[in-house]
Amino acid sequence: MTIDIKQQKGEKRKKGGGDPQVAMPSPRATPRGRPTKFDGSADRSAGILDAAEALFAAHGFYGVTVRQVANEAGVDPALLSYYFESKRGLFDAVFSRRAELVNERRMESMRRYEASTAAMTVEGCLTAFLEPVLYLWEVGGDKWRNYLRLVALVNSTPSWGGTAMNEFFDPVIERLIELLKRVLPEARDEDLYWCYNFASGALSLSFADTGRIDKLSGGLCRSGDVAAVRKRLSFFLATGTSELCRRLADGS
Amino acid sequence: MTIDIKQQKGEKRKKGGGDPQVAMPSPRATPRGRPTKFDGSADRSAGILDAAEALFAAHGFYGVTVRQVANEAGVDPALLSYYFESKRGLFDAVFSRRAELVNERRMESMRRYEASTAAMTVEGCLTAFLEPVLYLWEVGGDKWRNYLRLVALVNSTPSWGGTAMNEFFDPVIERLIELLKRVLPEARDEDLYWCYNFASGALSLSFADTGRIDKLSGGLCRSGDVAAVRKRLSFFLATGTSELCRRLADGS
DNA sequence: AACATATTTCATCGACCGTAGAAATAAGTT
DNA sequence: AACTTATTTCTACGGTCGATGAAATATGTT
Repeated sequence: MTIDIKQQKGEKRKKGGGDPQVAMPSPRATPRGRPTKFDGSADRSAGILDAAEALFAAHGFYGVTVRQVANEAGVDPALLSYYFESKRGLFDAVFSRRAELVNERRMESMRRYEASTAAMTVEGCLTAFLEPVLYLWEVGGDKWRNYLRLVALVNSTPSWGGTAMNEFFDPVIERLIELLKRVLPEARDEDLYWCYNFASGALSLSFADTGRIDKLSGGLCRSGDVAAVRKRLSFFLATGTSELCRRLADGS
Repeated sequence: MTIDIKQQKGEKRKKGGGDPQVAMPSPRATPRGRPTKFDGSADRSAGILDAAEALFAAHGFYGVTVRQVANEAGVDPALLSYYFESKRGLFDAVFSRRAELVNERRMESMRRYEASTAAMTVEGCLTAFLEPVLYLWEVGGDKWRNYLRLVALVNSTPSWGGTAMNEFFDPVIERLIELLKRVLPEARDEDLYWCYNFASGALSLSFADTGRIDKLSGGLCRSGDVAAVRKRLSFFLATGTSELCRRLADGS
């Protein structure tokens, strides 16, 4: 869950036999070693995570090399191993870094909605569930755009997307289902799960930001248009969910 | 569009200097050269496409190596270059192989629906659009499952998913939008495009078959359950679409 | 029979992959 | 001042990648 890397790794340096070399007067182009305290490079690992986030979101895990990430972050490739052990460790760190915040915001949003409203609605529940991520999508800047795109990509990846997504995000989804059950007491569980699945797909494709709708609509719609999605998605999903659950309420 | 590979490639064989070697009496383990007419290996390229389809659908373009594909298909890796020029060429061939049939079926389905019904409905249009792929998903066997999963993956891939998807599938989608416009004459174009986008995401995640809903629902729902999707998806999307378009019909 | 052609395996190329080890360098500690 | 530790670049390794060229072999053509 949490990133517990950054343990020391320099237990070498024994065997320091003399081996005198000629003095090289020219200073190194890029000096190695521990950085000076106030050179502005506060936290390199965050920069690595940002670069990896953007690249993984755009090309997927296998479509990115550690050298690309290092290059984008402006560090040596070996530094990624130092901080994150392996490429997979880097990916996991990227994925989990912002997950907790997303979950907290969503939980808090649903808690507040539940507490503040006497008569909850399906659309209200879905809005409470969606608004936090739409907000981060809108005002979170490029980093949050990249992260949400990455989550969308993982969400629709068969092989190893499943475990990571379930591990991190299932509790929040269960909370949503719980709310929906109270608004739609006659709804069957399986219908709610299916409706959530449809909703998840619609949201994922929104975050994916593929640019497809731009071409399809001849420029009328823009792929990353948060306001357009916000105006439509909750309502769209809410009517679909409530009508479907009502219709299928009594047996097959 | 069509696959026009398979042009001859063997214009070598000059410079046949003697270089006499000792006769090797043992027959080759796997003999090379042109296959005998009736040895059952009718069309190797189809087998390669099948193997590539399954692997690309499961792991994406970069997550698959040509050696894996060759191994799965039981052929030498060099044969992939022979038939498809490059790895990218192989992928394009996989993607386009079944696209035309899908488009024909969908077009025919919508044409028939339009001709047979006096009063079209939103759900009817969506069913006409969705049923052909749901049918292929259901009875098409593993190959079609793999192909639809691949399309779903490409559909939600930002970088180079866009062009391929638009090129192949936009005409059918425009046809659907055209039908929907007749059923919902008051609907604004942008709302219809957004609704399609949501629908596309929901359908993609269904095809992706990630197994997420299985775990989330505790086994109540199964990810590749065509009947469950068929029973719900059209209705879900239809109510969402019609209600949303009605609500937003008069300006922002 | 001689020749051209299509299909396949084999051998291998140069490039790049992820990663590890060692050296370098500054900060912290005693 | 001496020693330890954290962070960084450098070098390079063994492996794998996609792709190519040549040889092998059966078919088709003349």
